[in-house]
Amino acid sequence: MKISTKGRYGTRALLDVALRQNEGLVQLKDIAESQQISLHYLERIVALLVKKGFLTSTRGPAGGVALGRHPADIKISEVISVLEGSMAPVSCVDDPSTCSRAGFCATCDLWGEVKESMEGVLEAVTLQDLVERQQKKLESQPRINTHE
Amino acid sequence: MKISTKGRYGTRALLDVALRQNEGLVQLKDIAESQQISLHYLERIVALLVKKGFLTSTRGPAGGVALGRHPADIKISEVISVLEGSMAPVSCVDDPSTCSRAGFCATCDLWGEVKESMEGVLEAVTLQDLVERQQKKLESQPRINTHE
DNA sequence: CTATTGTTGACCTATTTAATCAAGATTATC
DNA sequence: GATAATCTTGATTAAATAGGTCAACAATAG
Ligand code: FES
Ligand code: FES
Repeated sequence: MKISTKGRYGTRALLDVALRQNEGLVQLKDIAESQQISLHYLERIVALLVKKGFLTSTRGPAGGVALGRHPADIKISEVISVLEGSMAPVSCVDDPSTCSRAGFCATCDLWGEVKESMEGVLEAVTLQDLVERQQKKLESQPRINTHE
Repeated sequence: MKISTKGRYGTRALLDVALRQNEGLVQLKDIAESQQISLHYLERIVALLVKKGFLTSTRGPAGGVALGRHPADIKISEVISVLEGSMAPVSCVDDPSTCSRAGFCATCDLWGEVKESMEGVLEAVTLQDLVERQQKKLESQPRINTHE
């Protein structure tokens, strides 16, 4: 029941960009450094986020990425959905036709409830919420900084 | 975010045994057949459940397994915990000391909430609940039977 | 004793994850 | 328009995990 690094790194990258919105374009190099992620791997992940419109990108010198939508309009559930796929713990939940037991399987009803519950949590939180939470954390621990 | 076959098969196996409680010992062979799981692989999974006391086993002719605890006393969260390990979507949630970002990482607080939410769902459901749900399902669809 | 049934450790294969690399496309700037 | 910085893309790969198999073994009813 783990979230892969794709989902984790991707979420952190988005948060990183959101926190630096006022600084203009953010370079992948800087995100990689502050988030301690391999640059090459981050490129791979960011490409997905760009394709789905969470980020916009600009090539060339002084290029970088920026948020493609307002952070209050980005639900974390959407991000995870793009990076991790469905949150269903078993495939029968999303597509009962793939399973011969569908329709009379009590366990999969339960897995469905688990999915709903996780989605509920992640739908209730936007990137803006994460930004605010992060800022609050940094306030109370002023020595530590996520970038630099 | 998938549950592996270990957790899924194990839960179904327990449910299968619970549904046949009155028939005495249940043989792995029969569980494997009715649940459509490879016998060898099921042995592997059942061994874990026996070790943790969810099942008791008897070897020899006419042997088999039986519930080791009353179904109303077996929370599904315990079963998943034994078969899948912690439900934490990232390891930092369970052991912040493994992560250099712990303490000032807003994303992992969120992953913690996801974990709590999943645990909440699975703690509220016992094997007995699953038995009742399953029986209800079989009632309304009398043609289909999970065993035989 | 013997047939039946669960136990265990070793082994294997396919898939997924996590990453790396290199060539390429775009663009600001001089 | 040459150059260097930056994102893009496809190929490749190493490591981990999932999923399963096998064979030898231990216990026990009859
Ligand atoms: S195992 Fe597929 S519906 Fe339950
Ligand atoms: S990444 Fe480890 S605490 Fe957030």
